[in-house]
Amino acid sequence: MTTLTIGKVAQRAGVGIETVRFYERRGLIDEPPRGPSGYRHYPESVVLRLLFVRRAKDLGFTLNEIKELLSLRLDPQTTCADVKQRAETKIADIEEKMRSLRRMKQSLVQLTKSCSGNGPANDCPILESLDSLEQKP
Amino acid sequence: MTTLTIGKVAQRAGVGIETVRFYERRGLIDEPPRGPSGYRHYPESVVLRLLFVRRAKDLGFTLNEIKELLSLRLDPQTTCADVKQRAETKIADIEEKMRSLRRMKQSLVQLTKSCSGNGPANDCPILESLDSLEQKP
DNA sequence: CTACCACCTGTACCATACTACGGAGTCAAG
DNA sequence: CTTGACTCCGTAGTATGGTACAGGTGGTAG
Repeated sequence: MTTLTIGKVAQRAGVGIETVRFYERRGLIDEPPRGPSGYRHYPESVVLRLLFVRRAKDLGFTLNEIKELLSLRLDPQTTCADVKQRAETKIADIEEKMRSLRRMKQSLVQLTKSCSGNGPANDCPILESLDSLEQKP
Repeated sequence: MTTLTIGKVAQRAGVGIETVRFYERRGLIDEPPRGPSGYRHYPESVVLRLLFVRRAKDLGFTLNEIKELLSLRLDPQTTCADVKQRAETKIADIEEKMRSLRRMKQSLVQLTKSCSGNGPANDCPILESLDSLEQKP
């Protein structure tokens, strides 16, 4: 069975070497066996694991959440519904963030509409609004 | 002219004392004059400044951006259009974040649809997809 | 006059996700 | 056998926006 050095693993997974070690410390990948020199010898499967992490990260999961996701897989007690629950919670998180951004944007759009773009900055209605806004947008 | 201690300022602006000092270090508020004891003596206006910072933060500006916004006001060269430009850039940032979140959400929704919620976690289509997704959502 | 609270400085710490660096040991090619 | 690339470990730094001490002084109410 072939094993990979940390450099090969990092290259194949498209991450940095330091990142691989960092993920090991964070418990996202298993500590691999070492050769007599202390070099890490990885099975091929660690590349898949790293790709899993990258994809989950792209979906907005934090490293801690990804760790949980990975441990769900190992626990025979865990059901598919548990996993689905995580995904749904994450969807709700994302929706909340989007609502927040939408509110910010609406306020900013209002402010830019109020500003003709002429005149000196100290008369700018945008800055004036920031001085006197009462309620949260 | 009345002055305020840091505690009063923090209380009126609805932030922590440490936050006021932190903003001073970050250059968001001026270093106030000190009494013989070394106590900070703030003018009332600093409360307005802190409220400005809070509102701008609510609109999604970072502390560095807020610092720039504040300095724009002081520079007589700056025009209203410069301020408007900042706001528009921030709107574009927000829109980009929203697009990113929308993509994440769509992928997650797809995944949850593929999962019936029955069965053990190691057969979960969500986890399987994370193992084998090829393209970014 | 003595509590007791507010304030001072500086430093360290929280979470998040890495990235960089120094100094030493290892492996493979030429 | 030497050279250069690779790896090891531990620590520290990046950015973001604060929060939490410790240890010491100031101000004021009773």
